[in-house]
Amino acid sequence: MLSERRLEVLRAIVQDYVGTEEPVGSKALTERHKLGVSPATVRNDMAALEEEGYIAQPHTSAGRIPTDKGYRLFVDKLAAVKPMTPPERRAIQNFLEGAVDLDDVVGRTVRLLAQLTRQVAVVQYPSLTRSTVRHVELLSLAPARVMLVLITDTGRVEQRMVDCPVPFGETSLADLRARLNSRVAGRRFADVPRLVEDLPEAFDLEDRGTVSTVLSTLLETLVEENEERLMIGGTANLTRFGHDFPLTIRPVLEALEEQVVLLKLLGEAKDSGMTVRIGHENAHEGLSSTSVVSVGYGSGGEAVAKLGVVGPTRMDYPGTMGAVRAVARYVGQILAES
Amino acid sequence: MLSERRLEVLRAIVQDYVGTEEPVGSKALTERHKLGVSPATVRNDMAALEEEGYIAQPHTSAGRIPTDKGYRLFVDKLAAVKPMTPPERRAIQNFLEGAVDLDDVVGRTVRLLAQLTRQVAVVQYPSLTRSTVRHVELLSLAPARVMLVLITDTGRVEQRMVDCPVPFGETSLADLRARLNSRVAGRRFADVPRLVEDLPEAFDLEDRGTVSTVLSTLLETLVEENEERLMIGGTANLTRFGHDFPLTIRPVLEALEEQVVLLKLLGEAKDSGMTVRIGHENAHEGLSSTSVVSVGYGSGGEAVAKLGVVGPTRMDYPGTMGAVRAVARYVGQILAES
DNA sequence: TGCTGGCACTCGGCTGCGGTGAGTGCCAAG
DNA sequence: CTTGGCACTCACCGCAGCCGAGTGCCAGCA
Repeated sequence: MLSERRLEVLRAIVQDYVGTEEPVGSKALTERHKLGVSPATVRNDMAALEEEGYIAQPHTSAGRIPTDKGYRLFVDKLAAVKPMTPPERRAIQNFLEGAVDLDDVVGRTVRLLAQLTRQVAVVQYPSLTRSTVRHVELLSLAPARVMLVLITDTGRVEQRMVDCPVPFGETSLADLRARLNSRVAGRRFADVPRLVEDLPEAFDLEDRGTVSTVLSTLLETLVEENEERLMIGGTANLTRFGHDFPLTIRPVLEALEEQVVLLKLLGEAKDSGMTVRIGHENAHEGLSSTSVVSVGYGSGGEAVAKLGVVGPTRMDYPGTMGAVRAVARYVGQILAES
Repeated sequence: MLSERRLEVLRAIVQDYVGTEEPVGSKALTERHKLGVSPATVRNDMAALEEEGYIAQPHTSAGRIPTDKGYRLFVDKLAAVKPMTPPERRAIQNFLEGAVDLDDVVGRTVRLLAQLTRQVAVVQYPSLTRSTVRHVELLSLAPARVMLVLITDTGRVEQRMVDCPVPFGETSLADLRARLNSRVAGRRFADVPRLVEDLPEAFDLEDRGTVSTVLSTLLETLVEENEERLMIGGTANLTRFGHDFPLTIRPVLEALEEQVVLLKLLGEAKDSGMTVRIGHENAHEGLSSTSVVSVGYGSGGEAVAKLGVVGPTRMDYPGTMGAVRAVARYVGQILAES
């Protein structure tokens, strides 16, 4: 068990290192923080912290830097989420208001988050399966061609082309549209498969095939992992990393380009509350020297998707967490209004 | 006027420099290319080319590298677009087929282009104003709240919320929907403003305000500069630039994040045919050491949007141009089918 | 037992220096 | 106009030496 002061030393090391980006030594620590003890004592504490694996030296005769484990302890025990200041809150709200559609909301959110945290921002679109059906529209584009449009209560719109096995009349189409909507409108997408199961049976034999085709397209659209989308931004902030970085930045950019990787990353995070994954805690190799701070957001109580930032393990955790949480909250509000 | 051989020397310099990324000297040139003359002669030619501003030396006693002007001459006079090989064509087609919607098409295109050229790819969504109206849908979400959905023949879907001044009945809504579609369906979006001008007059006085509100939202959606969207990818390829790069890569990433900048960039390109902008020819400062190869694409004869790549001025122009052209062609096909 | 000042030691980073070689410009001869 | 020869330039590389921040250890003190 670490003494109170040693924890304090760890906190000081994290704070200084995050600020200066340079290994911090015992002397500098005592000067910048009122620890009330001499450098020699701090050195002893540092040795103990290193023994426990919370800090490390890049090389002998250099200062210490926190390890992933050190950051973990810092985040869990030593740091409090830093709330946004009122002006910041107002700025967030102003920035997000005036979005004309969901793409705009997500786009603005990404930019906002990237700017606030000066890191790479990732925002997931509201998941279809966790949203509620606002409307299902069917449009006849050609005798045997139907366009299926899904609209969620979060403003997300998905469309699919359906090639029908046989031509489908306008009246049948209107019929299907009406029946479909009366069953699913206002219900959760996750329940849709169950709700439309027996729908083909209500139709004439000749239309039944077409109805099934339409429905199966609908269901395919809802398959998780296909329906997830996201937007990223602030990649230019990666250049602030280290100065060594072709090597550092490359794998990160590559990982960020892989939507699958990012979706998995966000998927691994807790559904409620904030999640911080530090360094090697991230399964993906390219992200092993980055930390991911993510949180769910939603129009009501429940999260419909996640958002977060990706940055160096050496990041300002309290500030980042504060920004991420605040943005998530406001996005939720905006979505609820639309 | 430059002699035939001097042009040949310039071509050789460009090719070698693009290949090796290192300044090329007179001896190496004669060895790698059958110019039929001695290094000394090549030196004279180089001096002449430098005099004319086509090449430059990074420092005395180093080889030459092409200047922007040199690349310009190379692209205009010395290089032929390199056609894709049949296997490559097949790969492109395979990769693009199976896209389920427009987002998917654009997403696949970006990834494909980035992979083929090993550079940053930029793909603009089909412009609304240059597309044709497939359908306009109006949905009543609340008594005084309407959702407007625009669907283009290229598969693009835009939606907007409209808050009506007074509640709007279902029948009036159906009426508006029918009138609207009969006027604009199959017409070009650019003509829509003219076509709906007098539409409010067909309605009762009490609905007229609402109809106007809906229409003005519709028109706002079509305002150019707001309606343009794009997707980028392959930013990880930027790390292949130079090794000096925090400085090099930073402004490029920043420029790429600014959709406005990119849209302007693409907007400046010719509407038909391929456009190559080299180095300082790009107005934007951050992109002054990059080249942009872009081309319009469309489902029919006319371009509905543009796509292209951004890379170092030191790029393989013939290959890049070939890839860009081929991809644009196939995307056009895919869009025409949907 | 824990804190402190003192001290020798380590080692990465900076600086200065000469050698090396690719590449150049110029010139006189073919 | 081309070519071989030649002197010159200068970036790059490796090496040696210095500097200083930072460490670990130890003996003394509360």
